[in-house]
Amino acid sequence: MTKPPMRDALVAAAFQLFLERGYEQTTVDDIVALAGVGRRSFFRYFPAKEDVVFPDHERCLADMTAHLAASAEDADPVGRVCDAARMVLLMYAENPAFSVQRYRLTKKVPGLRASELSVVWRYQRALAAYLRGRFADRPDGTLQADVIAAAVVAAHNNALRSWLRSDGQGDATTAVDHALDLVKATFGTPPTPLDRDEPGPGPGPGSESESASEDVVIVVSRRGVPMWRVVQEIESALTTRPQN
Amino acid sequence: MTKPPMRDALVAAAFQLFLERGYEQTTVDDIVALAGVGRRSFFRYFPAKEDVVFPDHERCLADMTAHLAASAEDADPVGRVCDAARMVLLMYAENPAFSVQRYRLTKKVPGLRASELSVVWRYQRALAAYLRGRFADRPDGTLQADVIAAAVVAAHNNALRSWLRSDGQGDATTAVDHALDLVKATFGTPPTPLDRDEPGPGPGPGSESESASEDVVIVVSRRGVPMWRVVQEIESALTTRPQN
DNA sequence: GGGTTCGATGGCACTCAGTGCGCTACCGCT
DNA sequence: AGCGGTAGCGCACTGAGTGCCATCGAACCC
Repeated sequence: MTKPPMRDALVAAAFQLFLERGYEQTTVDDIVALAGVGRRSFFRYFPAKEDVVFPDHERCLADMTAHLAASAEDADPVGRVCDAARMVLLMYAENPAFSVQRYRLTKKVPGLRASELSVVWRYQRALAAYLRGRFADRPDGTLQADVIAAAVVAAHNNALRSWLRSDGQGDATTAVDHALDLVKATFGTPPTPLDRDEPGPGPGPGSESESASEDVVIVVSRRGVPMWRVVQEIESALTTRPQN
Repeated sequence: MTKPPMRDALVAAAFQLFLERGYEQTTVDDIVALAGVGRRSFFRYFPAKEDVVFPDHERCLADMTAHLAASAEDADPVGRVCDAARMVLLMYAENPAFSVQRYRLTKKVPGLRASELSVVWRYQRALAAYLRGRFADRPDGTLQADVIAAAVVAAHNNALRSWLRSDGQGDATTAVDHALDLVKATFGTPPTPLDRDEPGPGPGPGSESESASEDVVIVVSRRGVPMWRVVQEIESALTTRPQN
């Protein structure tokens, strides 16, 4: 936690070799030889060779669960879950170069993709567990929780991957915010839908819409046309006429 | 394809030993000894030890992609994807006892859970790829495709797992249908929402098409009201009057 | 200071998954 | 019969992961 330079040395040596010769062409002996440590020490710090590729996901997962546990009962659950997903993005954005390298690795090596899936799955389960708690009273609570968690993770990953694919250029948060806004628009329900008119402090970087005037939007839609399409129409209606 | 009894013998021997001593306590040598075949033959039929646990997923995935490719341009994409998910359920329901055993195994052994994740991920990618093709013209097409695919898989798995948890008792399809209906109600859009009033031929075995009529929902809202607020009102308007 | 305990590390030796290669046996074909 | 292809088998090898013990250093106690 405080000072393990050995861990960092192993990660650095591993990535250097992975980029040079590829993941599967690099043995653990190669890594420890380059790092100048004993082979046994590698497995002291990483339970498996693949885990050296995701060095800080364990910490990030702990942060996320802590964040979810902290947001006990107050706000709208979907927003909280989206915030939790944003935390993961921040971890990626901390080291863009490293994240891009890792992305290229996981893209090529099937074994690493499986490892990444495991990690992502744990994030998704954490989100779903939180939502299950919040939706305990709803009729299809666990189903909704699982679906929303999956949607949040998928949206987050979609935006994250497109950012990684562009070599970490540009702002990652805007794309992720947009993706999560779409999810929030689909599933999101305000914390107290009836007793507040002001969005309150920090409703997230989502909706711009500061025009507090009484402009009226009328949406006409057939039944059976669900949210999605409706949301799109409303969005376009809101944005195509920026004035008046 | 036609008759490889060796494959089946290996699967049978493997599951017998897995249930007796557990997965990790069973070596490949044990399996091939019980099956009475050579060790090398095991890896001819299964690329890895874990793959013996999911013997027919490869075929099922092929069937699913074929089904998606067949439904070229006609029906609503979300319904098609839900049908594809139902195909997976059918594979599980073919052998309830086997599926339940496998579920218990994958629940206990982390390595097997990782393998299952890989398999599920491939299903999800197949669905997403199909949807991406269908949503190619939409603005956030790939994002919507990824999110919907994730939601479909999550809903399917939620229902499937609850069925497996109950030892395969009862009807699996009803629970899955209900879960997928929820997804369809959230994302599903009739094929052409604006230029057609009839849902068209074959809206899929899913929705019982509660109202093909031209029910109209009119939403009046102030500008500046955040999206979720609007969505919630529409939702309540859509659900509070189930008939007429 | 000397001994001691404890934690971190290194060094083996071992199991087992997975692979490459060569050999044999069987099956269909001409 | 001869012959090619294929399915199975045995063997040897690499490499990941583990258990066990020796070592070293730092704090700690008397």
